[in-house]
Amino acid sequence: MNQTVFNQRLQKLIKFYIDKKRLPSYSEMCEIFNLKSKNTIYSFCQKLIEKDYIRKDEQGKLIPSDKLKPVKLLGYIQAGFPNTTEEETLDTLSLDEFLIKNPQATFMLKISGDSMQEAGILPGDYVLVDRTITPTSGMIVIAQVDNKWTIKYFIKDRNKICLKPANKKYPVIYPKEELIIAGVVTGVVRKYL
Amino acid sequence: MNQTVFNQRLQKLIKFYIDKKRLPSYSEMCEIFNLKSKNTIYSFCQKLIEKDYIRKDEQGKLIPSDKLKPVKLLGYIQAGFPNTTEEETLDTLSLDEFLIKNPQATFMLKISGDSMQEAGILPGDYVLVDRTITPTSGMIVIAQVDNKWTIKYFIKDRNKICLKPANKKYPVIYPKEELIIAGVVTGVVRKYL
DNA sequence: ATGATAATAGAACAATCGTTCTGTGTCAAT
DNA sequence: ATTGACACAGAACGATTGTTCTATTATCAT
Repeated sequence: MNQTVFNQRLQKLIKFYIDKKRLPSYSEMCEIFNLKSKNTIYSFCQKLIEKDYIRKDEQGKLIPSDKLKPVKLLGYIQAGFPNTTEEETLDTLSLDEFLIKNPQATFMLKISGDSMQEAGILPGDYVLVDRTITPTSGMIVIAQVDNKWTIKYFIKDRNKICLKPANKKYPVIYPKEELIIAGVVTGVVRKYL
Repeated sequence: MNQTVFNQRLQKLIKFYIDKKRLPSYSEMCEIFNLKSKNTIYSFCQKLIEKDYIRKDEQGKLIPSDKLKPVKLLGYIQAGFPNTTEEETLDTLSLDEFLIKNPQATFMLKISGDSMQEAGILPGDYVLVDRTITPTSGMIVIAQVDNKWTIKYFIKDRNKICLKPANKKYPVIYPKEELIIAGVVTGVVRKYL
């Protein structure tokens, strides 16, 4: 099969998966690729499996493989941008899987204040909070102080605990009574457009 | 159907979808739920469709709906955390879809320098770059200056263009010759753990 | 205890699934 | 001109699909 044709069909397949969140059946691929024989689709899918774009699970059903993830990953910025011709070889990943280890225990919060500004967490940013992690010193946590929820550094020094903002405008908090930690911040997300 | 049983099965369904990136067939749900009748599965799926956890596309195939996305979205931090009992009613979203409008044209770059520190983009952060967007003044762009790729503010004032870092340590760049813009930064992602 | 309601079992159905087969046409290399 | 490799058409196969039916069991309020 021509390499160009192969890529065209791959792109159509990826588009279908992004739209529908599922892979098309062989018959559906016939329509998408304007073909009339499922045999052609079969060998096309074999090539996709060889190149690890898709995979068969234990039940023999087609599932997307790592290369079908939505985000193309470049290295550091110095490396520059690749030609469009090389793009096929890039690693790809899913931001969901990249940022979230425990989907069931992870929440996303929108930040309103500027108390974590020097840590690069700005008002309007979103933070990902994992409720199952026990905080260690230096982690950023969501904590309840005086019946109000805030985001602060969690500092533990010789069994003394304090909550430290990343902004000199705000004071360090030394909790008097019990300290309620809702979860640990595992990631930050900002959206510009 | 019992609400508890419903949620248990929903969680098993979500787990299956996270693992396999596809929804199980009715027979597979029989095994997952320890049932022997596809009829039970059928009515269970009807309820899932009613509550908009899953959906049927034009071909009548089951696809995950908005509520099956991996991240639970809370409001602002002041609102606090909900009880675990209310968690079902939370909005959910996918970070992939939230951050990326043009998957085919979006790349992720790792930031190494501190030239955008005051904009909340720290070394080690990842930025999402859309190559199809034409930059307007104030946007953050990936640009080539002196054969090196950098990330800067794109400032356009009375047809004069300059590249401005978000760090006083670095100078503003006034490009002499042609300015190559690789893309516009549409989002920032930081991972702590 | 009785009856109403819901959940499950089990069977059946056409439709579609992935797979495999043969056959036809095309193209390039020899 | 002949060959071989390849892409595609078309047909066939059993297996599985989603759906619908009736029958049985479990649950719960009265």
